[in-house]
Amino acid sequence: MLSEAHLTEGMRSVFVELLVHGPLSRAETARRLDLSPSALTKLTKPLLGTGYLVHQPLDDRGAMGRPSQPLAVDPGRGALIGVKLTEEELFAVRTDLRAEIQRELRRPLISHDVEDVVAGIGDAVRDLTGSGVAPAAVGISLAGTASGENPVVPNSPFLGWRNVPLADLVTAATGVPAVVENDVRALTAAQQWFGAGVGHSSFALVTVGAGLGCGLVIGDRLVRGAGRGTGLVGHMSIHDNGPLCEMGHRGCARAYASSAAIRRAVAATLDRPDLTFETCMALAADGEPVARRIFEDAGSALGQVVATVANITGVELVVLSGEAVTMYDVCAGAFDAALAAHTHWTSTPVDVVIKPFTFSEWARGAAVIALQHRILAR
Amino acid sequence: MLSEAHLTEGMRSVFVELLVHGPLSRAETARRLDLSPSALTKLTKPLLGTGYLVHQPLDDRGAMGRPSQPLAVDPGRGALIGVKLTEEELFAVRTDLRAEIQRELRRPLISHDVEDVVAGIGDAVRDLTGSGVAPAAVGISLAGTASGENPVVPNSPFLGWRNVPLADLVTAATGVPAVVENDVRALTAAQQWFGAGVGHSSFALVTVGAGLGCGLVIGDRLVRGAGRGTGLVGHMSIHDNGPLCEMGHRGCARAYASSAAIRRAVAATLDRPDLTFETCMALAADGEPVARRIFEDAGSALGQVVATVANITGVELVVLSGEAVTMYDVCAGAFDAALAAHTHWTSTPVDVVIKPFTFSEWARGAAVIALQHRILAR
DNA sequence: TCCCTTGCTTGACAGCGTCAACAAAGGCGT
DNA sequence: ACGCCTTTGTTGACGCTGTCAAGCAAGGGA
Repeated sequence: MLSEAHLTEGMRSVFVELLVHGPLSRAETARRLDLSPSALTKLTKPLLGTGYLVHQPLDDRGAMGRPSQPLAVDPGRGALIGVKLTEEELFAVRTDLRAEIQRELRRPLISHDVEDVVAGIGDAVRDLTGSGVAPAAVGISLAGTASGENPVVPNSPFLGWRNVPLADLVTAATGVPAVVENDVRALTAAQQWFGAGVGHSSFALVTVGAGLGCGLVIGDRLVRGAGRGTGLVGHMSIHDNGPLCEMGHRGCARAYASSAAIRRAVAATLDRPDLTFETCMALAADGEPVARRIFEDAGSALGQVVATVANITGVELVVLSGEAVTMYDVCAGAFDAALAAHTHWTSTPVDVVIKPFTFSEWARGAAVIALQHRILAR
Repeated sequence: MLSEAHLTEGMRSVFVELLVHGPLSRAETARRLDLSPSALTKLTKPLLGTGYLVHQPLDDRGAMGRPSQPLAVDPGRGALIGVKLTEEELFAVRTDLRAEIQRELRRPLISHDVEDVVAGIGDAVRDLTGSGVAPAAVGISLAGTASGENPVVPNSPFLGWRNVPLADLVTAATGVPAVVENDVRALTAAQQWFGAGVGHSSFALVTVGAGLGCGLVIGDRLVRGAGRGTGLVGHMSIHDNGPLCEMGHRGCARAYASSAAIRRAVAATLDRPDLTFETCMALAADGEPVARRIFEDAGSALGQVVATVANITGVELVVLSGEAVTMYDVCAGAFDAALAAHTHWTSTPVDVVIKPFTFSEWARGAAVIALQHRILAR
């Protein structure tokens, strides 16, 4: 997909604009991209020919002049596969061109051996493809220092990998171009093109879950950093005398706001080691004072993290997501207070959007990375 | 300057490459910009014709093949003016095209009335120009929310301004295109093109002085944010039980590391209200224990700020500058320790460069903003 | 009915880059 | 000294990608 049709720079920009900003008339697209109307006619013609673009019903918007003819990307014209690797499992989704999930699967990892993981990914790609159209690309996301610009995974602590050329191995095993990317960055890319980031040239994504993460889009570009990781907010120090995290930091963000830390704290204080994160949250929602305080501390820590990110980067929007975002419901007050208190006084308040999260979002993010790679890589 | 010669996109990139990366042969420039050698011949011809580029002596580098013919920007072919506004004074410099300062002046502001300030800037421009060649642009930098993309200063607390179209007023008064920009960002731009940032696609500049500031370059672009300011690290919280800043924040970075806070702390503790920042530093250098501890606390705070910026943005380099950078000499240990302690454990250490600073650097930064605006504005 | 507004298309043309061929200018080996 | 090799720089033919100007298409409103 998108391979046979030699995409020029201009066609690329038109395709992306229509993919991300939905059906638009030629005239409107021309205005947005600062092109002449005639350029649009010429650029869209081959894309309509190959079927990547389709006409929409005439937009009879009661305005003056000739009705416009909206164009849209045909999302079914191609498919992507996204894979998220965790320590124990592999999650994979097959999506259309707008990253809507069509099928998904979830399997344990047999081992952490590179060959086994590559074989597992190959099987998943095959099973998700079935007799359907071959996917245009495979995106693989994992925690760690991977970057879509580099086929090699430099370092993955949870898999015990160093300098594994995972993208090339998967490409060889499946015959489909593959990319690897850090998982939070992949999620950020999904928000950028198909989520809350649409229409914002700069925003941050902050995730709460087993750890804290942060992805950045600045000036319409996903920030990847150069070797050093980006968005490493997990161990940001919050208080001098707080709980310890696994690395021995006292009062760092992760020790307050990760789901594991919250669960541990509630379970230990109430002396009920069997509590899950969800039951802890239910307790807090019911007004149990210990749970309530612990969640409020977590909310405060999260608010400070968000404010610090916004102060430094100047983003206009922060998207809050991750497995444990639901905690916002029981600590909104503390979060908002900390956010306001730590937002720089000369600055306007930053917009915060809470984004519900299911685990397949991780794999969907990987699919978006595959899509961006396929379209934007020169 | 650069106005008569209609600069095309390609010529612009060649000009900037040669301006920033010094004399380069056509072949080398072509390789760096990913252009063909023939393109370079064609792009440089008009620039050599107008005198903006000049040939350098043949580079007889004992290698094989025809000796290369280095090209360089003639820095004297144009001039820029940079103005830094403070609450009481106006500093202005005249520079060449490589932002080397040729003349400078320093005058009190008569008042904070917009007309008086504009007239003062106009006089400075006239006096710095003299009978020489007219400057290509005027850059004006000040603390506050100004941005080079906007001729209007939205808000300047120290001048009591709101929505003052300063750039347009100065353009009208002088007949020279003018730009306004936040002062830290201007300094960052100067480092990007002519300082420690050369060769780095991403870096941060952290300033220490009356306050703390931070400028960012990510992906070769100066980060300007969208309405909300960037690099607002001054009130980042460091300790729960620290000194108070003027805004009433307990233990924020500014309360530890601004030159005023350090001076106040040393003077109060030693009960010597007449001490200047410089004498405080001399005391610390001599081993006076109170001064020493206060400077070490400042160094720790600064290290934590730098680490936090590096963790979030992933920059490979942090440039440390500002009126009070010299403090590094007496708190290097504490700074380095805090930097290491707060750098995320999965990350490689960030490079830190200490950049000596004189007050005219502020105005020089403004000149670079003028230069960038003149060259890059479409 | 005519005109006005807006959207879309077409063909002529201009700008900017590559490609291929070649000239220039030195080092190196025989 | 001579040719050969390597690298740099130049030139002209060509192709691609956009704009411009002109015109057609398709409605609404007086």
